Amino acid sequence: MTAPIETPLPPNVFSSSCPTRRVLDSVADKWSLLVFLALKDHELRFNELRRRLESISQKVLTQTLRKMEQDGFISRAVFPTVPVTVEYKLTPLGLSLLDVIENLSEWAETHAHELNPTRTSA
Amino acid sequence: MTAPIETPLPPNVFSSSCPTRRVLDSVADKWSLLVFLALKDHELRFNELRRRLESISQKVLTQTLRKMEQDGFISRAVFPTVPVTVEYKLTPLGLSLLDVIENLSEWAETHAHELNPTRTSA
DNA sequence: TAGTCTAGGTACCTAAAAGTGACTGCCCCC
DNA sequence: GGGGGCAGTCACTTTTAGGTACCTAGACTA
Repeated sequence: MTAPIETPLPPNVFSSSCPTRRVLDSVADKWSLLVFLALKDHELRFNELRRRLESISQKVLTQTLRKMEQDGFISRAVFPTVPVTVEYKLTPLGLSLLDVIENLSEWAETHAHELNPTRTSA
Repeated sequence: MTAPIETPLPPNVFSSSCPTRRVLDSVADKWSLLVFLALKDHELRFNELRRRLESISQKVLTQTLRKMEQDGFISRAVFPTVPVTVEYKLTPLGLSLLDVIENLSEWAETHAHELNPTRTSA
């Protein structure tokens, strides 16, 4: 046990303004990932999203969409139709992030059998 | 506004046992990412980790390490030395996940300027 | 002999996230 | 003329993560 090699961590990884931190926070809440996947191929209206996400509440869906909009991952378009129509779709930035997410998904599927299933029992 | 294309979401993405979900949950808490980075190049003992993560409390570090160990991302080795020595290091699975994480980090750094900075004020 | 190091465990507290249920105003359809 | 879909808002409660502080126990050390 010699003196450990104390390679310094990049100091900014501790900060909430670290981009990686920010992106993880954006994606890793309970619903954002689902919204990304739901909007993958086409835009959807609020209640369409709600139906596809099944058990999400209106409030939380609204919050999630607002946050993703602020982050620049989705865009919100209001059409002055009969009852107003609001369409959500992924922005180029969102689509680009989706690529990375799908990378991670792929990794997760590939290694699913190596992930310890006992975690659910903890 | 024609009938929306209701491509079904993979039903398992809703479940907490969905691998992607699991991996995100593992990585996206406040400290796991830091532990991954700290263990990137070499193993570390408990208190070494604690010092490198600066502001983490013992309890939370213990929790984080236990979780990561259960997930199979790190291994824990106890040496019967003077005061007992416990070394943590990334497993091959953890190293492989670290690759994916660094992918995401790279994306985050590249697009940092596109991430809306107003989020912090929200 | 008091203090420090090792690696944690435990009880309690707080703040934020998430969920619940009711409500709005507008319009269409039956 | 009432019920339902549209896109939310508001007030409230529950759940969870994270943090604080204090505890163990053995060995070293000043």
